[in-house]
Parts: sequence; structure tokens; C-alpha cells
Amino acid sequence: MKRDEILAAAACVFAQHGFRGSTTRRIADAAGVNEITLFRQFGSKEALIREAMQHMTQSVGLTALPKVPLDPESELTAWSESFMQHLRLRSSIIRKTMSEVEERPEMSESASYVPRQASNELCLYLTALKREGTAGEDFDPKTAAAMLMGSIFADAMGRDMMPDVYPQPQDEAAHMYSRLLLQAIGVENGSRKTTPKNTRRTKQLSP
Amino acid sequence: MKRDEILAAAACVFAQHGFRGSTTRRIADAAGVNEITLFRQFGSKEALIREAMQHMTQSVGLTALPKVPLDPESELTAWSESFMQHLRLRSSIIRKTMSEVEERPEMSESASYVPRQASNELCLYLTALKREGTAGEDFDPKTAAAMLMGSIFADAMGRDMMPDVYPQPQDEAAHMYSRLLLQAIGVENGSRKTTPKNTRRTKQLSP
DNA sequence: CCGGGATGCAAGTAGTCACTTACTTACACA
DNA sequence: TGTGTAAGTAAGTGACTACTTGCATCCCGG
Repeated sequence: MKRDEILAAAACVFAQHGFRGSTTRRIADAAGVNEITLFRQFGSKEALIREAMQHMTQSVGLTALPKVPLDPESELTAWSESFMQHLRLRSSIIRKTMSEVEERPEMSESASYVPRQASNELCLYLTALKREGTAGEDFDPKTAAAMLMGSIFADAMGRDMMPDVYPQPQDEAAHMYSRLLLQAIGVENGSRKTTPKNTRRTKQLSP
Repeated sequence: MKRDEILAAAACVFAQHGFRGSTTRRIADAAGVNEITLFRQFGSKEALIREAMQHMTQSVGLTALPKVPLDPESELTAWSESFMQHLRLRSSIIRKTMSEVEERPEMSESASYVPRQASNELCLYLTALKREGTAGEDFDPKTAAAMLMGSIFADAMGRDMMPDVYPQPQDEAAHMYSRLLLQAIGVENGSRKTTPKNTRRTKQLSP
């Protein structure tokens, strides 16, 4: 069965051309399949693309954040990097989806799944920092989470078009955002400030 | 001359349906004009929409940031609110543009004009804060600017779809982001509130 | 060897798309 | 009154769109 190849091809074409630009012919060509096969397998273009979107959101694995924070800077940085890479790899499809959701609201569920998940996890982590006294007491975890995720999201979406607006170099951006956020919520800077890489070892111990 | 009405209508239709969805018939109807008039005036649909985009970016006035900072929290909050309102009012067209730029790179210039401008101004302001000693010395203005703008951007783009992910209430969000950013760059909190720098406990004590 | 499900090919349908041609109306100005 | 300009009407072009029908082909299990 070529189902999965078709779904992958549909997602790919959609990422390049959006819904209206994803003609059945283009999808069929991309999948190396006859156009009629699409209709036999999925019934209509709309059903095909809907299924392709849902099929995408499975199989996404984000780096987990530990339940109990040990080394906030390295842990948060690792998470931010993973989140940023996830967004960057999918930037085309995210842009297209954000644009189409207004005309096709049924896409919003699969579109918002990953960011919701990420937001929840980040909130929990920041709350833990607060509870343990590692962070200050006068900040709102949800606002802080929205801020870090928003920075990463905007960077992943906008850097292609305006590289000069975002921090350089690109692969330290996630680290810089994370550090700034920790400053904002009153997390002491651990030891030395300018060693991003070496001291980042702990990933997670036990959930 | 109905030129301006046509341009406005084109921008409106584009915001709703994107490029491919902006049929000349729809634009003509929205403008209350015969379809042929579009072609006589602008030559082609592509030229029409290009001109409509450029026509939009004129006539945007963002709240200015003072050259010399006096009251960072209120100044930055006012600016953030204005920026956020600007983005929110144009969220549809921004989403559509972000999505189309990949297929039509010539749109990127008019698309990136406003955020570039805003980024410059914010950077200057943050640099002034640093220079005057109001802020700390160990932060990068560009990163901080990207962070605040990114937070506001993501909020303006995402709140419709996932209201529970962003801080409540909506009309204080800009203020909350601004305050968090000022904390991040070490701007003292004017009045009372806990001091961010020295009085924090060192991380990690096991309870 | 046979039957059935998945696939392909050829052809076609009804609709929409951007854009054109040829002609007409309304009005401003000299 | 004549002329030019902006607008409208009517009709159509060829290309593309999603989707259908009918029939041939392939492969795989019993």
C-alpha cells in the first residue's frame, strides 16, 4: 500500500503550496502515483490533506523537561534548542497551516496540538523552579512560558526573511533566549555565565 | 479614480483568502467595480496585489520610543501595546503574507519593512538603557529586542487559536511581557517588588 | 490456475481561473 | 461641439481544477 507515501507527499506539497496550490496532480506526481489513486484511497482532496495533517502530528517527539529541575540553564537550553529545531524543520508547513486555519478551522486541532503540549510542559517546569525557590516568587509561569516559546517561535519563523533582526549566531539563539528568561524570573546564574556548551551534560535523570 | 478603493479591497480579499484565493472576480466585487477595470488599471492580478501590499505599508505609524529613557516600564509598555495592536489588527494579512512569501519572494520587502523598523527602534532604546546604567551590562540588546518582539508577535498570531496558552487578561499581556523583559536585562523595578539581583537564594536546597 | 484487490491508462465532465476583444456609456474640459 | 478618459457590458479564450467512468494490468493467496 502506498498510503503512507501518498500522505507524506501530500504534506510536502501542502508545505510548499498551501491548500489551494496543492493540486491533486501535483500530489500524485510527488507521490509517484496515478492521480486517480488519490481519489480511490481518500475520496477527495480535502480528506487527503486532512489525513496528511493528522498523520504528521503523530510521531513528533520533543525533548522532555525533567520533573525536578537540577540545572535550569542547561536543561532549559536543551529544551529550547529541541523546540526551535522542531519549528524550524517544519516552518513551511506551519506558515501554511497558520494561514489556512482561518478558512479551514478544522485544521486548528492538529495545528495546536504540539504547541499546547510544549506550553504545558514548560509551565510545569517553571512552576517547579518557583516552588523550589530556584526562581523568584513574583512571576507568572504562563507569561514566562509564553515569552520563551514566543521568542523561539518568532525566531524560527522570521529569521529566514530578516536574519539581521535576530541574535547571531543562529545556533546559540535558543541558549540566549533561555538565559534571558531565567534572568527575568530571577534564577541565579549558577556558576560562570559565558560557558554555554561544556557544562551542559545532564539531560534527565528519572521522571 | 477608484484606484485606492480597489487597492483597499484587494488587500482585504487577500487577507481573507491569500493569493490564490483572491480571484479577480472577488476583488472586483469587493471593490464594487467591474472586473475588467482591474486589468485596465493594474495590468494583472499579480501587479494589483503587489501594489496593494506596498500601499498598505505606507501609512503605518507606530508609537515612538523616546531617545532618552525616563520611565522604562511605562514607555516600553506603551510601545509594546501599540506594536501588539498593530499586529493584531493585521493578523490575517500577516499570516497570509508569511505563507505566500516562500512562493512569491518579491513580497518579502514590503512584509519585512515594519518589523525591521520596530526592531531598530527597540534596539536603540535598549542600548540607551544599557548606556545610561539603567539596565545591566551583560545582555545583548538585539537578543532582548528579539525576545520582546517575538513574544508580542507570537501572542498576536496565536491567541485566537490557543487562548489558554497566553497570559490573561489579553490587554495586560503587553505590559507583562515588557516587565519581564526589563527584569531580564536588570532594570530595577522603580517602586517596590523583590529585587532581582542579589537577594536570591542560591539554587537548590533539598526540602 | 483462478479470483480479487490494488493500481494504471485514456477520456471526459462541469466548473473556475486570468485575461482579451470589441463595443458602449458617462463625464470633464476646451 | 468635439475629444479624451475612466468606467461599464457582453462574450469568449485557453488553461487548469477536482472528480468520474470504463477498461486493462499487475500481483498475491488459495
